[in-house]
Formats: sequence, C-alpha cells, structure tokens
Amino acid sequence: MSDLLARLRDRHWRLTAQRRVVAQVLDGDHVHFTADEIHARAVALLPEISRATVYNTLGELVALGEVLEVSTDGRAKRYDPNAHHAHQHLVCESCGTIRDVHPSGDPLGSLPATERYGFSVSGVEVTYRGLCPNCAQK
Amino acid sequence: MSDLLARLRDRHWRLTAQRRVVAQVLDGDHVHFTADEIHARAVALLPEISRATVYNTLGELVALGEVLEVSTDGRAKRYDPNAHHAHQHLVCESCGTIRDVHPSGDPLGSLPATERYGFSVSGVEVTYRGLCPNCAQK
DNA sequence: ACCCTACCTTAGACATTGTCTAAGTCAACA
DNA sequence: TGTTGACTTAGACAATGTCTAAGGTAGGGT
Ligand SMILES: [Mn+2]
Ligand SMILES: [Mn+2]
Ligand SMILES: [Zn+2]
Ligand SMILES: [Zn+2]
Repeated sequence: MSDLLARLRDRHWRLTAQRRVVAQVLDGDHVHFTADEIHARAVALLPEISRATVYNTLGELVALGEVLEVSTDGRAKRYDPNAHHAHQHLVCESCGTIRDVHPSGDPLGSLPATERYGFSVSGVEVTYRGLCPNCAQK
Repeated sequence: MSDLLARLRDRHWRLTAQRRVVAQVLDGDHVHFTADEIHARAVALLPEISRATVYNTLGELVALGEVLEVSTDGRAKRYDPNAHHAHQHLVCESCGTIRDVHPSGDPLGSLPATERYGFSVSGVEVTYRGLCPNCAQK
C-alpha cells in the first residue's frame, strides 16, 4: 500500500493524515469494507477524522482506479483495494462473507454479438451466491 | 400477468385493489422499475395507495419468487417480473437503460471447484456494462 | 345478504446510507 | 516562514427503505 501512496504523490495528491489513514485501513488485498466500517477503523487511528472525508477519499480512490466499488447486497457499497487483478466475488447468502474468485475463461466472451443490442460492452461483474462452509453446517 | 393473480389466489393471497394495481404495473416482461417508479405508476391507477404497501407487496412477490430484485447501480433496487426465464442484464453506464440478455453456456460452470472454497454455490448474477447505441454516438 | 376477524393498508416516524455546504485548516511550494 | 488553494469538518439535507399503531376490508361462515 506504500505503492499506493507513491502513486498518489505522483498524481499531485496532498498527503494528509486523513488520506494516509484511509489507505492504511484498506491495506491488505482481500478486504471488502463498507464506508462506515472504514470510518470506524480510521477513527481508531485518527479520532477526529470525519465521515465526509472518508466518503470523499473513497470516491477519489475509485475515480483513480485504485479501489473498486462493489455492490453485492443492495445495501451499503463495499470498497475493494484489489483493483489491479481482475476478479469476481463469491458471497455467502447467510453471513455475507465475500471471497475473491477467479472464474475460468473471459466472462465478457459469454455474451454473443446477437445479445449485445448494439451496445459497446466494456465490462462485466459476476457475483456467485451460496453458503459458506460455516453457514452450510446449519 | 393474470397468470400471476391466479397463482397468488392459489397461495391464499387476499386480492386487494392495491395488490392488483402493483401487479398491473409490473405487467410486461421487460421492465425494471424502482419501488418509487412503481409507486408513481400505481398512484396513477389508484390514487390512495401508500408507499408502504408498494414496498410490502414487492417484498412478498420477491419472497414468492414471482419477481426478482435487481441491484445494478448501488442505488435503488429494481423489480423484475421476468422471474421465470433465467437471464442476465446489460446496463448502459450513461443512461441506465437495462436490457435482458441470455449469455451462452451455464454461468455457474465458469467457477472451478478449486475456486469455491467449500461454498455450496447456488446462483450467479452477471451484469454486463457498456454504452447503448444512443449514448455511444455522444 | 350480513358479520367477523385475521389480514391488509395507511400516515408518518424512524433508520441507513450517501451528498452537500460554508467555514476553518493546513500541505506544499516559493 | 508566508501564502494559497486544496483539504477537512460538523451538521444539514437527500434518497431509499423499514417499522408501528390505528383503522379498513376480503372472504369465509352463518
Ligand atoms: Mn474483491
Ligand atoms: Mn430482467
Ligand atoms: Zn456464511
Ligand atoms: Zn445509454
């Protein structure tokens, strides 16, 4: 994630304490936190950080392509720092656990030209749903 | 959609004016309205119908498997009466238009056993994103 | 046809998630 | 070290969805 800070410096970002803390919370490639979860963890490191700044910083990281926005449940969006390796998600319907998964083949290839209705198709999101081992054993 | 009313009667649903109107708004297999859009159209047919009843009725139709809930944009959920033919969605990133599409192959099959982490995988949602012909011509 | 009553509907309060504004603060550059 | 425009903040506001208590009614029983 220090890579991330370097990239942001290159883009003439001001490196404020607040932005450092948000980046630190997102460190680790397999987290999928909501904005409020990120805010709570950020407050533990920098008590005076505001909700607005967390939302602002996350929005900027998404616009820069450094973080992905994931909506797996129609509730709060989740923020995914694993933006540099294409992947999809497997979600437990019971406890909400999210795993990164890597399907075989190109997901875009599954949409035939006759099903594209003249769209220029540029991306695809796949969400697999099921029960995780913990929740499956009732 | 009269099929739907018959099925609901069979399940001992009370056929109230409000429920008839919600079903009528959802008639047609290729609509993807938000709850508020459905409420606005329902009010045009039955002015005193409340927001709570629309939400209640939609939730019940989803629980019965007669309507699908679709979250394509992280904003309001959309309600899809085309619940009896498996399909996926193609969304215009600019204007939000949604088309039903039918990918080739079984979308579930693209997730190898080694990527399932012990989950019992029961479903998959695929959202293709791009620009519709109207929006593509700037 | 009329009652009952369990189920349904309603208005509006409340909850969650996200956006915006105006005023104060500070990181980076000179 | 001073300057300045970008950044942060508290809190109001907005959008979407949930809940409750009170009143209404569909449909079975008579
Ligand atoms: Mn991920
Ligand atoms: Mn559909
Ligand atoms: Zn689980
Ligand atoms: Zn479009």
